[in-house]
Amino acid sequence: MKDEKDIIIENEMHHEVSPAVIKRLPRYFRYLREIIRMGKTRVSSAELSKMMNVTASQIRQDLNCFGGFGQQGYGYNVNYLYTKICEILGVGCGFRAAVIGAGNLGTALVKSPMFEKRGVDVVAMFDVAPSLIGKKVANAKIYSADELEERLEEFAVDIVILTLDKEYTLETAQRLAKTNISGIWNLTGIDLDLSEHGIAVENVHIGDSLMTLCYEIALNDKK
Amino acid sequence: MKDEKDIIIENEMHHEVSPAVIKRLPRYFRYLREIIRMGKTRVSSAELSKMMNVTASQIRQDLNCFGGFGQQGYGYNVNYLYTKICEILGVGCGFRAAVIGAGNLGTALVKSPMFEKRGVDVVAMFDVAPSLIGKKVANAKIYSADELEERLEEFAVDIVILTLDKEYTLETAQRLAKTNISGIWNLTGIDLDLSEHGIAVENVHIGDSLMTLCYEIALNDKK
DNA sequence: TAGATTGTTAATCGATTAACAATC
DNA sequence: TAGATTGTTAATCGATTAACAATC
Repeated sequence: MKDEKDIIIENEMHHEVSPAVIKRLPRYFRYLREIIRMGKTRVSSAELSKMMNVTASQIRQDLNCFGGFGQQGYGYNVNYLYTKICEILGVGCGFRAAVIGAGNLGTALVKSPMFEKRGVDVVAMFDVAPSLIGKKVANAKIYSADELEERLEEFAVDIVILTLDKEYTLETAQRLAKTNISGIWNLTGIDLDLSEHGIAVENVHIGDSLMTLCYEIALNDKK
Repeated sequence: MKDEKDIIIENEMHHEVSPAVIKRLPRYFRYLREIIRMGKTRVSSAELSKMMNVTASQIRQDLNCFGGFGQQGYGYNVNYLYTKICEILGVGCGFRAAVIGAGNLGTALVKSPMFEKRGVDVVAMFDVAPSLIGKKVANAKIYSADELEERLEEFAVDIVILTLDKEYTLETAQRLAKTNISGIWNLTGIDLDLSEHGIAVENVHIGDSLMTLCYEIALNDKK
């Protein structure tokens, strides 16, 4: 039989981590990599706070959402902390990705070190242009979009990355809804919601940050 | 001589708009375009809230940071509201942009309708590869990076977009710090801060949203 | 042990939502 | 006028910061 303490501990294990904290995790990931690259093995919340330009309090609060990764009087072991952050973010889950749309954007992403850094393996690309089919970008071969469903199955793809023209977003999403993929990284600019199909979607609006820049500039000009 | 009421009003005109609101503005911009495209001329905060999946209260609060754009009993005139949002975001300021790095990413962006939609004019590109110099992408001619400073001056560039390899980010930033540009849209992944030089910077970390997607997927897998 | 720094609680701050009077 | 919907104030909620006891 459980006593009250057990129940409290159990609840704490399952408590939802706030979106604000989750959105900061990739930033910790980036800075920890940098600290490792610098050869540091130990870091305190005070040091990290100075580097990242946030409060030490916030860092300790954030990290404690997932467990006590530090040690009083010492700080945080950089490698251990990095390992933990990686675990939380699914780096090392060996996620397999496929890119739909082998245009400039898709090609740029696949050629970049972005995926490798995050432990994501790009196993295939898809396009409709006959001139592209059969070619390779980095390690990923380009297949005809006609073969989408069977190839996603064949390669056991977890994540689909959408870099095609926005007008094909919805029909592609409908096809993807029926597949076994776990998530979509959607760069088309057309918002998708496939939560009903158990597929996580991240809708990226890269232009939004260009607009906030324009806002800042316009504001500075006014002053 | 000013009485107290004047002072209050004046302060209200200048009160800082919260970052949370500013980050939502581009989203209003996108949805209003969509509503215009649909041919609607009038929209209430209730309708808009349903479309955007936020509360009507938030919409009214957000818009009121910038002035009373609506009318009681009627709602908002879509075209007027869109015009106002555009004004706030500097669309129509006729900002002139140049892209440094004519690789796949830079090319993808310049070919996309992103800039035109936001009233930003891409007037030039820069690269170090001799094979690219002199070519054109959309309306933008590619110049040698050696000519950076004089060309930015010549074209009266407001915004520089960085799509070059991260290892050249810092040296490029140092050169840009001495120019007359107003802002940098930085897609290199290396954070910049040129506030001391009066240059607004928007550092984009596109990979961060891929990581939050991986977090969600890893979370779903655990459940 | 003494010093340092975490983990955690409590206080503050800011952002969101609810409610309603103003008004078109 | 009556109905609708804003603009705005007040209440709630969540996130950040400060403080300090726990502990390495």
